[in-house]
Amino acid sequence: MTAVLVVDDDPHLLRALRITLQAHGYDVTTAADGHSALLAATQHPLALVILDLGLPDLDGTSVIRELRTWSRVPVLVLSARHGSEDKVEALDAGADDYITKPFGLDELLARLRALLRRSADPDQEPVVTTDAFTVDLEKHRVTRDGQDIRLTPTEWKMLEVLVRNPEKLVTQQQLLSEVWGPAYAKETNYLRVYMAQLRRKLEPETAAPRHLITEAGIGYRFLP
Amino acid sequence: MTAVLVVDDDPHLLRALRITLQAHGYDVTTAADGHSALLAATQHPLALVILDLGLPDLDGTSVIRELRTWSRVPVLVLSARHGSEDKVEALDAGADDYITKPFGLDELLARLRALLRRSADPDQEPVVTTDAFTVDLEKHRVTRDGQDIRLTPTEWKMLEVLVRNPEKLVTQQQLLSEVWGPAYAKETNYLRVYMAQLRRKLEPETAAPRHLITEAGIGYRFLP
DNA sequence: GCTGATCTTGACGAATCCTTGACGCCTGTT
DNA sequence: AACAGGCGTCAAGGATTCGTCAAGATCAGC
Repeated sequence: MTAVLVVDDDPHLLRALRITLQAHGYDVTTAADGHSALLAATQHPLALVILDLGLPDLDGTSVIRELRTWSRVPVLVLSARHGSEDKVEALDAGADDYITKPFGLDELLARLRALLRRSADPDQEPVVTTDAFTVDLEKHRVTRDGQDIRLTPTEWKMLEVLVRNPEKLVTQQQLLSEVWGPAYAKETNYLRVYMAQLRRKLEPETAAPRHLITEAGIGYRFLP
Repeated sequence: MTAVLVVDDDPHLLRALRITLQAHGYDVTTAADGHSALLAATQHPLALVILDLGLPDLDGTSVIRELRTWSRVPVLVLSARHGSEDKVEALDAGADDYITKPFGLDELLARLRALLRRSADPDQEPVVTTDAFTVDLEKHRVTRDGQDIRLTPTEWKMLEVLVRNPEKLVTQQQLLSEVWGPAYAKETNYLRVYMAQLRRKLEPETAAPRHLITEAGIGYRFLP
């Protein structure tokens, strides 16, 4: 369960947030002032902190700064103050987001999801996986059975265009123009040669490809 | 240098943002519509994308969704629309932050800093080890069999760029521009000479390197 | 101004990659 | 049944890129 700490000195708002967040499946703890917030943050691991800036005991940005000395937990700031100095100060103190009251609950929840999404699994890369091979577009890498597959520059470019358009049909002209340049729109030979090359390197059964599909007369298609 | 892509169809705003961001030390590229934005994002690695939702060709959230199929780059959305449905839709499509026009430049810059701070690789180990040698990025030191290896300044810079991007392909242009400067993008001779130098000093079998890998026609890659 | 280290430059085989054309298969058409 | 067009396959050559070396240019420290 995702643990969220809500810090606010307004009991009504605190209660409303608690109920809403719990209804959306979050595990909520609350605090009404800066000191107990910092204390609560040390008690058990948190996935996120929602922090009101107007606390009775401590300046809100001090809380963030204190927290940041030992934690990287995402902090979403609530504040009644619209001034941009306040926002800049809080964000530079270490906050990750800042919304002003009054705010929509659906917006709060969406921002919360965005923060959690980013902090979740930092080394989860955008890799496209099939049952036969995986393509890591960021690292520029193709693996199959855990082993690196070596692709030539042209092979890679072609695979890249297809993988960036999953399930979509990529026309021959589109492929030729993106890989070889707009002037090569009629060299469909290239496509046949390189598609065969890719299939030989990537498809378990070269003769019956399941991921690099030919659409006769039109183009090709990548299926994850 | 931090690379930022700004996408907006308003030339004035585009220009203003470009100037402001450049004045704050960012490396700015721009795009005026969704297709060229997606294309630009494939060209060279980006640290952040600032995206206007009101584009002439594509729906803004479609751009985010498309981008998210292969990239985790932080996206900050600009929009003239204050409605919370728009915000929720964009954030759930994969955006990381959302601010409405008109906005203060200092707030934009603060949110940008917050996003970059969070996406900065936190667990970049200062010491990278392979079975043949060890690189200490903090102490600026390379050891092999317990002994210090002397590297010239250029050798070190090149090794550093590669080691900071483990397993990732670093293009020739990227290497040349980070080590010698952007003007040297065609002096691929340098790369060959210095890569040979590094391999001679670091690889047990210079002829069959296992950590400093060549990707013919594209660049090089460091494998731990 | 000298010396040693470092960087640049050019040249050369070796390795890799791209292009090209030929051939056979399959499919749908005449 | 014959045919034509599109596709997959293969291999040879030609073109590009890579690794290597060494000589000259440049720089830093003394």
